[in-house]
Amino acid sequence: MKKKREPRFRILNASVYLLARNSYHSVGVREIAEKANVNISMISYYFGGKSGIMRDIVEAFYNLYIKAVETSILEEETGEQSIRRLFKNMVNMFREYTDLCMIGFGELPNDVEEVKELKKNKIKQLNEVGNRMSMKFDVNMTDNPQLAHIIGPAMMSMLFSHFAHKSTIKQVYAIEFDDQYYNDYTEVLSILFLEGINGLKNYKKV
Amino acid sequence: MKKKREPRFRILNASVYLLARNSYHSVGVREIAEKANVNISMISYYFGGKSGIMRDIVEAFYNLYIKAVETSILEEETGEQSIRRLFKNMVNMFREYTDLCMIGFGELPNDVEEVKELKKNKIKQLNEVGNRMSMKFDVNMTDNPQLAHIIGPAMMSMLFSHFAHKSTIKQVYAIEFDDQYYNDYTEVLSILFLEGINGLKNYKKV
Amino acid sequence: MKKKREPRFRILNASVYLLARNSYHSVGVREIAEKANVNISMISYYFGGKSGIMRDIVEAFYNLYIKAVETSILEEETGEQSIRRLFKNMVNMFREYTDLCMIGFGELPNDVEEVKELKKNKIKQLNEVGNRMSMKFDVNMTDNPQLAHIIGPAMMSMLFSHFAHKSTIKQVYAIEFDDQYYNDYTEVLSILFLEGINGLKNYKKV
Amino acid sequence: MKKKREPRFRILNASVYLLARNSYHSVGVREIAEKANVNISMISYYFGGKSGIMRDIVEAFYNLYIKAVETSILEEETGEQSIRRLFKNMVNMFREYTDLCMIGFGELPNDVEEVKELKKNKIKQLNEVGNRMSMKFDVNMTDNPQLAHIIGPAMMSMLFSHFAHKSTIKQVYAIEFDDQYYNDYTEVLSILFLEGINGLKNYKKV
DNA sequence: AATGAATGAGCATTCATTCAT
DNA sequence: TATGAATGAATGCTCATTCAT
Repeated sequence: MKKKREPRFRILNASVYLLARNSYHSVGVREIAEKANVNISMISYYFGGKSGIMRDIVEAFYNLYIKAVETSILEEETGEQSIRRLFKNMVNMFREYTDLCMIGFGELPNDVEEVKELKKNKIKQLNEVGNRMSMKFDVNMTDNPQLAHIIGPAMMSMLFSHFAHKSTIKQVYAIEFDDQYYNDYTEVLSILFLEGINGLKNYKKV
Repeated sequence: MKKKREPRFRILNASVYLLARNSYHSVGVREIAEKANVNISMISYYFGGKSGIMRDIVEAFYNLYIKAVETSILEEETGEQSIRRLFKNMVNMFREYTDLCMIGFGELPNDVEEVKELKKNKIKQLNEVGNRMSMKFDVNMTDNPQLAHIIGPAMMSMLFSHFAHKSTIKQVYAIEFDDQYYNDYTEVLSILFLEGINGLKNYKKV
Repeated sequence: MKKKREPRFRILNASVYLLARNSYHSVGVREIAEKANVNISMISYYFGGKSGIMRDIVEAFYNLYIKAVETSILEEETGEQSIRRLFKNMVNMFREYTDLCMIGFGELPNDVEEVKELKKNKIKQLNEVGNRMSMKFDVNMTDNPQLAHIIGPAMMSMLFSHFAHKSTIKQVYAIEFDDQYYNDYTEVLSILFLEGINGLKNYKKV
Repeated sequence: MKKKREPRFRILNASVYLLARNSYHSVGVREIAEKANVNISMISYYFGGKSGIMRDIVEAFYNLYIKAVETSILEEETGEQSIRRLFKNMVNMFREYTDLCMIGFGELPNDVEEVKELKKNKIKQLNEVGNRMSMKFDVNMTDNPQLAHIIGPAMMSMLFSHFAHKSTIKQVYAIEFDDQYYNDYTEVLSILFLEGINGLKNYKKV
């Protein structure tokens, strides 16, 4: 096992771990370099500076995110099927890349100046994919266009809420967060959301 | 006669504004002092240090939050009535104190060491009130105790999602966020959630 | 018992206590004010600033010091008698005003800019008195004028050394520092010094 | 090619110069850095903070001090020979490292919190060596154990007094402080002390 | 005579980054 | 590639002092 391979990778790994737990500005390059077992100046060398790490992380996060949504939509499937697949994909992504998602969902839009633009572009992409998903539902969005931007974020926030509060929840309840739990989790939220959406079918602006 | 509008108050105001848009560690005391039109040393004078500001903010946020939940529960009302009242209260709170809530919901649990303990205590309080609310519903929580800690955070995150993404949404859609909009918003999410919850009544762990 | 009497006095008292144990620049006006149970701004009010306290202290110290030397010299007495009286006076002064003397002997000559001049003047006065004392001895100072400025400081430093190291000594030895001890102390140093001086009578520069 | 004369060394040098003339808390890191021609942050880099400089200085001082005493004691020599050698060693040390000794002798025991412990330990070491020296004399220390801790500090203070008051003395007398002067100085104090000690041989507590 | 809020300069320290090697 | 010394700006905080009351 060589220690010396892939310092770039080690920096990213360490950064994801640290930035998931602390805000960008509270994590120093020294801390990252130390955790990554790498010389400080390697960060500038590989990423052109601290914000370069964030750029890579944000990019990676949104690529995953967009792909998770995109691969949920199959032409021939119903809205419910798509939503169920989406929820499954999202939960898998949250589980496998919890730290990365913590950063992606948690970071304030303007906190890292150098990444603002990238973030905006990625969100635009995401939006387009999201719209294709929403068209699967015959909820009356023509009369109520706002439903899209209410429901979309609501859904994602809902799905992620557990992971955001995981450490807190763990302190209160004594629960094993295993496959069984997350199957349950996915199922409960799927029902909650699909039944909810269903109730909105005939919604008319008051 | 100098302008005498309570520097302490001005510091808090400026801090809430700034901290809602940037993370704690990216906002400096100089920035706060400047925005508050106050001498830097007043921050230590009134708050004992930068973290003292955060302490007051976190305290204020949770007091509002807890009160909003508490006042939603009326003995004689049904679960649905309570939820509708809660959603109304929460949306009102989010609208009136958007910045404060951005901080309260957004701040990472460990980012400000000195406030961790306070946060934990407040969340404990909140949990107790939340439990009283959840008992209004005849969803089968005995067989599925996890429903409580899935649905609770999910609901709150859902409700707040709009405010978290408001600035982003505004850039995409051209919408007036007025009373009308938020009545709608509250109604849509109430339906979504209540219908969703309803669908879970007969949920059995797989 | 009125708390309010003599804030000026209380400030001085607190300052002497604190400045004997810590250097001028490490003791803050807040600390002094607190210990003196006095409002901070009283320090400027009564002393015109922090350095004003030092000025009073230095003045008081040298007045005591000079007087102690002056009153040791009696026309009709021999050198030995004068030295014995001087040692007694000095030890009494050190005992009664240990803190004040710690400041007076310990403070670096340039540490408090505003008091440098005063200090210099007082030392000049002291020197003159010292010279009158040294003339009582028939040590050959004509051939060896340097003896005066070697022996003078040596004597005083010797006398004070115990008080400077008192706290340290106390930690090592378990000794009661009472009247008996200081009678002894005075006697030992008197012998040491007088016998020593005696040995120098026939000293010739090599 | 920049000037590369070991910033660490330059910092120490500048610090010794400044701290010999002003108290620890009145000398700022900016002042030190400027005099050392070094960037401010180098102080933390090399010494871990301002107090780290003091730590090194105190350590260096006591090592010199202890060595000077230790090397004065030769098994086969008499007490007088040892004292004469000690005085010579001490005066040499004072001359060569006047600033360092000013700090070592002048600094209040508690002024730099972070160095208190180190100081205490070094003094303990010194004490042990000092005891070995004092055993060379047949002064009646059994009946008068206090003689040790009276005479020890008295001797050292006496020896150092000239250096402590050097700048003051220079203003009063017009003297060249050359080798000749210090040979004289050492001789005078050796006589003063040895004759003094001699007079104490038959001393009995009163 | 006394208060305590307010000031602005100064403190030691840490930051991300760059440089010569 | 990789190092670690070095930089200069920025950090949060504390200082002695002043001012209106």
